[in-house]
Amino acid sequence: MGFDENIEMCGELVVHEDTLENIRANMLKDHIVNDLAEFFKLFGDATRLRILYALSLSEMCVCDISEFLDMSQSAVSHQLKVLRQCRLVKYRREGRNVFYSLDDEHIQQIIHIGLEHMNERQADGY
Amino acid sequence: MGFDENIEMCGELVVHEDTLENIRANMLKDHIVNDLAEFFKLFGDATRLRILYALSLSEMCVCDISEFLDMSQSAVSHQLKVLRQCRLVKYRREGRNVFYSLDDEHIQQIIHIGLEHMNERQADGY
DNA sequence: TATTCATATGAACATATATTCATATTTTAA
DNA sequence: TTAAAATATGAATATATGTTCATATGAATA
Repeated sequence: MGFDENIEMCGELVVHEDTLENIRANMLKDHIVNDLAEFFKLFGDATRLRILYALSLSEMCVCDISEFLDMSQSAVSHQLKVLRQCRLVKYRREGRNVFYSLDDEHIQQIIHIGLEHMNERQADGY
Repeated sequence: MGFDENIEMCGELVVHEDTLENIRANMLKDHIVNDLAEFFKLFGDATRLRILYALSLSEMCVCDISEFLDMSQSAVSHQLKVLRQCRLVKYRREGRNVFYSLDDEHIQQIIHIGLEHMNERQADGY
């Protein structure tokens, strides 16, 4: 393993070749990391996070969400489109309304752990 | 509750006032949503996600990370700074090297659930 | 069928953000 | 104390992204 490979780094030899070997062997594949980053990116915007949290409380039509967030219907629809495409939310049509809800349990779980993390870091009343 | 308030929406009346009441009552406070979005934003970039995942396998010095990612030391340092500031990683100095590691369990948990979600959505070999 | 309501979407714009480049800081070795 | 190595950081740039505006689509009602 890495025997006699003088890998260049910082102009010199790698600091911890054994660590690198281990990590290279156990690292996620590129396309998985990329997909996962795209997935998490969706949680990284306050508007979308509000939508997701609200949907964890109840399904809502676009109209309701737009009213709740006090944002334009267009802005909301654009965000819902992204959330839909990445399977964070699902929807059903009922007459003129389209009702959105969370796609599965994972979404709430992730938000919950995030809140937990912040709780433990800062005694800030979360 | 909402008695006789003709709230305007879509040019007309709100579709589901009761739903909105419920959600408004149970919604996270603005500053929490904002902090949480900032937190999740850090998972939403492939470079940072690679760093976080690698650190879940082993602590690493900047040099190692830079070599592993095949990225400039500067780019890595900039990302580590952000991860540090938001308490996703901690670090210790050892001579000339600075070793980074995950701050706590939540980070791995979140990544794990994310992977799980993707696994269940797509039979794609994650 | 014509109109209205709810939602979706393309283009444009303004802002946010990741990386690079140059350089500063800190620690060790000479 | 000088030089070199590892890391950090400010400014600049290029790209990504969220919202707006105008408009399209699809369903219900007159």
